[in-house]
Amino acid sequence: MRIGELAAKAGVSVRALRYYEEQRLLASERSASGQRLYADGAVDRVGLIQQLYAAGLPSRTIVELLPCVETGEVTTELLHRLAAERSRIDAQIRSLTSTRGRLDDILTTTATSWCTGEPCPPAGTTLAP
Amino acid sequence: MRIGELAAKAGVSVRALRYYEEQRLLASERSASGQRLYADGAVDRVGLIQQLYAAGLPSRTIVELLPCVETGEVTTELLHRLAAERSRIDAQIRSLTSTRGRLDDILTTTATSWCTGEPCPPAGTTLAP
DNA sequence: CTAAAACCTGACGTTGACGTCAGAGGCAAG
DNA sequence: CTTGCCTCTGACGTCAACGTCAGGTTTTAG
Repeated sequence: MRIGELAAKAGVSVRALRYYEEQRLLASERSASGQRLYADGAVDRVGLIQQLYAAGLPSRTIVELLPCVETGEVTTELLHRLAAERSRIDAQIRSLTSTRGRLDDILTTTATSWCTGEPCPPAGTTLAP
Repeated sequence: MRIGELAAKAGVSVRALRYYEEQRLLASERSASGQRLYADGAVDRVGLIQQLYAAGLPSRTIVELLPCVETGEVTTELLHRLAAERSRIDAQIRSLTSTRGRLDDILTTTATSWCTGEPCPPAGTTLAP
């Protein structure tokens, strides 16, 4: 498949795919005329890249971890990198959970009053705690 | 307290505090000579700002949500904003949890072998899946 | 065959949360 | 009083992950 099709299937921009190649996250064959050609597996790989980006990992880290995440093959230093990133992600999950709880507090304390028989206030209303 | 002390207590840079003021996230009194003066509560407020930044909210969103997060007072549109951000954070937690699981898979499959009596391989070793 | 659509490289633009530097003024200690 | 640290404003620098544009080639549809 060519780059446009991969972009559509993976849900990213063409520019992003070229950028991934530049960062050595994603390789491509080339046709005789120089156009990029991808195998079907590239869709999953792009998905994985997106997932790692979403976890806050920069390209540099992803390019180091990608081969072992895909193949399971790993060196001992890489294991430490993996463990470090894992704990980073874990901390971020705890932080986000805490933040979500804080928002939930506000949402529930204001929302419960409407569920206890009071009418839903009109738009633009200011509500006290 | 002056800006340097607040920065130290809150664990952020002086530049960050001035930036927060520029973004109207953090107000300050001024001394006769123009120096910023903060109350003790500013430490917590900065912590809250940091937490919201860590959750991926941009300044524009934080400045809208901050008053209601602090006071609990809220308008109906703001409630929708809060709910939207909550679901965004929730989705991010799920994504991170999935990513963490993926890293865990690699870590456990390689680490368990060491716990089953095999010697720990030397640094620089490449391990098969 | 031709026009539209897709692709190429190269290069500059964008955004957010600050870092950093310049030049000038303020404040407590000796 | 002056030395050394803190603070001020203003302005430019940074970094990552792309967006966007220019100018040219390739592929596809009719």
